[in-house]
Amino acid sequence: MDFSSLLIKWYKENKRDLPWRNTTDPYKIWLSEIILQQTRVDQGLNYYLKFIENFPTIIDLANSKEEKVLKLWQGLGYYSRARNLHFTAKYIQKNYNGTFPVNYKEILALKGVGEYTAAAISSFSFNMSYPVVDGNVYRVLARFFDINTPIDSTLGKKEFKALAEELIDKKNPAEYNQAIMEFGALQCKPKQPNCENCIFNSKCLALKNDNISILPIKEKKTKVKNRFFNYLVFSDKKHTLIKNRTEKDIWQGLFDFPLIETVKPIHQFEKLNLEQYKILNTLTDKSIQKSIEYIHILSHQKIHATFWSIQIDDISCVQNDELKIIKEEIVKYPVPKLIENFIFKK
DNA sequence: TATCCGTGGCT
DNA sequence: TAGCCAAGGAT
Repeated sequence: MDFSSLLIKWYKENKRDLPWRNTTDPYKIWLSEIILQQTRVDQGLNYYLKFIENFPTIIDLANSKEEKVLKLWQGLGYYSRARNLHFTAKYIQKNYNGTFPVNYKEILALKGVGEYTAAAISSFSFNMSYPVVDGNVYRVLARFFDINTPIDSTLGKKEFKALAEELIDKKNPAEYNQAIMEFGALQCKPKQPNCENCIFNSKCLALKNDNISILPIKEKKTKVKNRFFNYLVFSDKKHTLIKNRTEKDIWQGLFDFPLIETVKPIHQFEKLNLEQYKILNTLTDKSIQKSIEYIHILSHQKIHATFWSIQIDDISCVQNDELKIIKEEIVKYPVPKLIENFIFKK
């Protein structure tokens, strides 16, 4: 048997039962693919179920408020996925009368949908022959063919895409695409792949040449930048102040507290530059409490966050463009994991 | 083209 | 344990 036949045979015997595999509804396929971008099945599964429950159809999603979509997305990360998801639902409602486009080029043109996701939707929903090339596919092909071209180089992307187009089973593209990704996720894993018991262990060139552990090759390493966040958690008896993050920065569209970012850690409250909160200095009855330092790791940033809790009589006197809310109602707003951790003292 | 954009699990 | 990496896409 050839590569794709063996793969599909393996898939039939080993595949997981996942909810988006029991449908060809392009809305559900699209939703699952957006959720699963750079995200493990275990992490995304419950979000998928929540979304389907809250938004059974693309029209339900289109008619929702973005804030509700972000709230349901809270904790999943890469929040532009949620914003683009909502935007695209509205776009399809308006331009396609709520019916998902069936043409590859039109699918690819949707916001938040790149080559991988367009191929996934086209094949899984419409059984069109477009090969998916995701992290799993790069790994499986790099190892089976012992290819050391960096997968994050222009040449590498071109090579692997061409190879994927040769290998896809044109009679059965949907199942082939599922199979190669599932094989990468369960069998040909990044660390400790199960080569001892593998359908390809007599044909895999990287195994033969002892290159399994170094493939696939990536050339770019992301460098992590340190940032120091000083959150001002104002509160009176009932209220606190929160802010919507509208800047081009992390967590766009989510809410957090008034923030003073510094280039190094601040240890004393007096050292903070409280320009827009000058009135604080005139208040005699304020109490200030400093939190521990929260370390929050993102893919490309290391956030050092200190929360300064400032208790005053009437919160309105320090309010500028912040949103004044009942303390307990902060749980209704979409917030980053860091803020959630602080609220629940994790 | 290189960089930005989250979170959590794994070794 | 510090780094790697996961069903990527936008700019």
